Amino acid sequence: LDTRTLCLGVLSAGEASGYDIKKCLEEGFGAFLDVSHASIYPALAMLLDEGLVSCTEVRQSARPDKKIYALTDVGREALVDGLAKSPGRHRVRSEFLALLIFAEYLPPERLRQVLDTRLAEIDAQLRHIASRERVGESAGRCFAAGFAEAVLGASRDYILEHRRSLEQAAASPELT
Amino acid sequence: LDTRTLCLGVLSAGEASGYDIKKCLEEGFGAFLDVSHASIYPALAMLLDEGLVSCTEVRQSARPDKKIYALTDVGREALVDGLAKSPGRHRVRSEFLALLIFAEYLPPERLRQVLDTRLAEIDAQLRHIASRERVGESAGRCFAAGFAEAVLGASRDYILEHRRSLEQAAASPELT
DNA sequence: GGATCCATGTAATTCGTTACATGATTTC
DNA sequence: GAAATCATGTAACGAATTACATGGATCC
Repeated sequence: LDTRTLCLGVLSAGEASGYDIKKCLEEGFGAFLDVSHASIYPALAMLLDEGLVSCTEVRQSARPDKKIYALTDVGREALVDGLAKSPGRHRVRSEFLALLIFAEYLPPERLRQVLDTRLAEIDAQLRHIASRERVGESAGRCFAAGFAEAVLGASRDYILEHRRSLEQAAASPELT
Repeated sequence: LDTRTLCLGVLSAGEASGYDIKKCLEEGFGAFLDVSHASIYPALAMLLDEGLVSCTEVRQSARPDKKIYALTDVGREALVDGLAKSPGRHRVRSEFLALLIFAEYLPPERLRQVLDTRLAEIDAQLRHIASRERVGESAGRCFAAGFAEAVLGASRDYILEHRRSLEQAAASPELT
């Protein structure tokens, strides 16, 4: 599932600007799909080129001008096609967990900071999800939001429950 | 946390070949750290070049020869250094979840297959973790293994509990 | 005055994966 | 007979991030 298909997917729920697409993904599913604007804008340009989306430029005073994109019929077909081809992999690269595996080599204060930072991120994402409107959302979006909540919640709970013993062990490495 | 530091980390627990390192990461923490052998071997060559690891070639009959790497003192310092510099990010790119967000555009059988595949992966990873020896493992490794168990378990439970309603909604898209 | 939000884009670089390449041994 | 395990490496390719670039409006 490349960035192009992801954009088509967001647009399938209604027209949006590149900026909107980024926000949508970030706030709704940021815990599982991280896309930077530097990949979205070129992707949209390509899609426009291929006729998979249409574009309307909107001039704004007191705000930068923007481009509103909308899915075309061909684009909708391409979305179905792109989804069909995706292997559906779930890949994670957690430097966070890697740091914890080697916690014994981290200064205690750094360990604390790593855990606190991660907890703050999790809470931010949970807040985003909780604040979203569920009314009128597709079954897929609800499922995904619930999934994110479940997984993030489990991470947070585990960290809160076990950080103490980890920090104690890390503070006295000679006892290992 | 690049592949090089990851190799140093694995070697901090004892000497190993490139093949061993791959297995160790895959079986122990495959759910959170996915590294292909194509990045491990060049990384080890670099580390050897820089004197961060030492290498002993072992000739085997009935098996391909192998190279056993061990951490040097300089290497251990580099590990601590590498860990200190890591931002500790936890990044996920889940095409699996993306597919589910757009489940309404997937054929029902494909949806079923995506869910089944993911469940099978989760179970395989849980089995790996459960079958590992915990005796003598560092606090960090135990914490990480427990974290993986908690998160994978939560994923599995959520999918099992909610797949039915998702599949029903996807089967009758006109009712959305 | 400084940070954040809005809004779009490009260029360079880093990084990793896929595929290529080989091959004996054991297990089903 | 087919598939998996052990074991190491290279090359080409693709994809994404980081940093560069700009700039008014609003909030604290």
